[in-house]
Amino acid sequence: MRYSEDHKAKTHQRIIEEAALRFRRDGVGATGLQPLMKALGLTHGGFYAHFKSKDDLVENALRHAVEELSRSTEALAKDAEAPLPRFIASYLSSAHRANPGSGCPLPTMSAELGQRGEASETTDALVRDRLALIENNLGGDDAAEQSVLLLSTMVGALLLSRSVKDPELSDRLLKTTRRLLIEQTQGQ
Amino acid sequence: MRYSEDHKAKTHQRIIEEAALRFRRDGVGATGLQPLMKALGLTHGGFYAHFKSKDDLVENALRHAVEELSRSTEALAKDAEAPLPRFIASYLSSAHRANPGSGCPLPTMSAELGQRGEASETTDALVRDRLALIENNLGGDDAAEQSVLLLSTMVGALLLSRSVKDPELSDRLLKTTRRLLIEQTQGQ
DNA sequence: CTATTTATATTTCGACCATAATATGAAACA
DNA sequence: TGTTTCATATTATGGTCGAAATATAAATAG
Repeated sequence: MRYSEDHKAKTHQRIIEEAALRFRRDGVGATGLQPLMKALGLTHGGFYAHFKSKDDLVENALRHAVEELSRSTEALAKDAEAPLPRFIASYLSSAHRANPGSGCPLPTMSAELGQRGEASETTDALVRDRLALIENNLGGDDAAEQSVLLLSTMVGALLLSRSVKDPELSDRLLKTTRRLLIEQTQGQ
Repeated sequence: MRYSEDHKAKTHQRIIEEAALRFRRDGVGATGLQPLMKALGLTHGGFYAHFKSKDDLVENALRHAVEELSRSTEALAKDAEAPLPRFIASYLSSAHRANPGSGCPLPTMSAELGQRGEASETTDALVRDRLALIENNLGGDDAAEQSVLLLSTMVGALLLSRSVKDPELSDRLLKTTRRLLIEQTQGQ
């Protein structure tokens, strides 16, 4: 059967987007292809017309998430008054904590990808991209070093705040880190 | 020949220790019970004589890892000259990066445990324990806040350094963070 | 008796494939 | 020219496969 010209491309993209959401929210291993396709109103059989394997999808979904994230922050970096504090506030926001599926892949996926041994270059690209973003908006001659510190802190704080059970502890992790980091980078 | 009195208890403990290793190294979901038991020279059927479910084992293994970690660092906190820099150096060492199976569960397991919805109190206990350890060895009236920042940074840096593919980038993440944090806490 | 093994039940996973379905472009027809 | 039919290329269906997962229960060895 022949469908509209871009039908397959659209389906392809829908799979990627749903996967990018689920991989970040639930984890790669915990995301089955069958439920994934079903969620899109499709059956599992057609999956391999779009991707040659699950790993192939993982790579595509991760890349999609990275591009999505890059776009959303580059606007912020150009327009905002104090880009860095705004970036920090956004990264360490309750909204970001509550919505891993649409957020940064690093706290949710990087451990698993590393363990799987399928650590692709895409993770490296994301890390480098985030480091560059921070460094470019950071003053001082030690900007490169400070950016490493800053990124590590943000990723760690978000990860921990999502992992603990007690909401009070979670808030403490998130908000304390946010406040201290923003104070550190005031005006930048 | 009867089984020795504590035979079952010893097997029980061996399962926990092997699980604590594998859960941290490979992830909880990626660790099958069958391979786990086989690695101990046992068959998988007997597993349920020791634990009522895999989740039960996860809880036990995590608790074991936490206690193990607590013991190894409380010695350091008492004896060492400058406990905090030593703790940081150890946490952000190449050895710790290379051996997730015997290290801190937070960078390897916390994301997955959070995603599984089985975030037990044990994760909270570990976080609180690490925070207390740092805070007790940290001067200043903002020790509580600084400890949150410090722990987040260490967890994030170790996670990222394990997740990237490029060894040079990995080293940069690990060593830069280590140096800066140690400088910050010199003499404490 | 107790601890473990062996055997089995039940799902679910990724992966593959033959087949069905159908929109589009071309051809045939009025 | 305008309409209808047909052939083709493309996409999704749904079943199935082997492997591996968690979990039980019966049999066996210590």
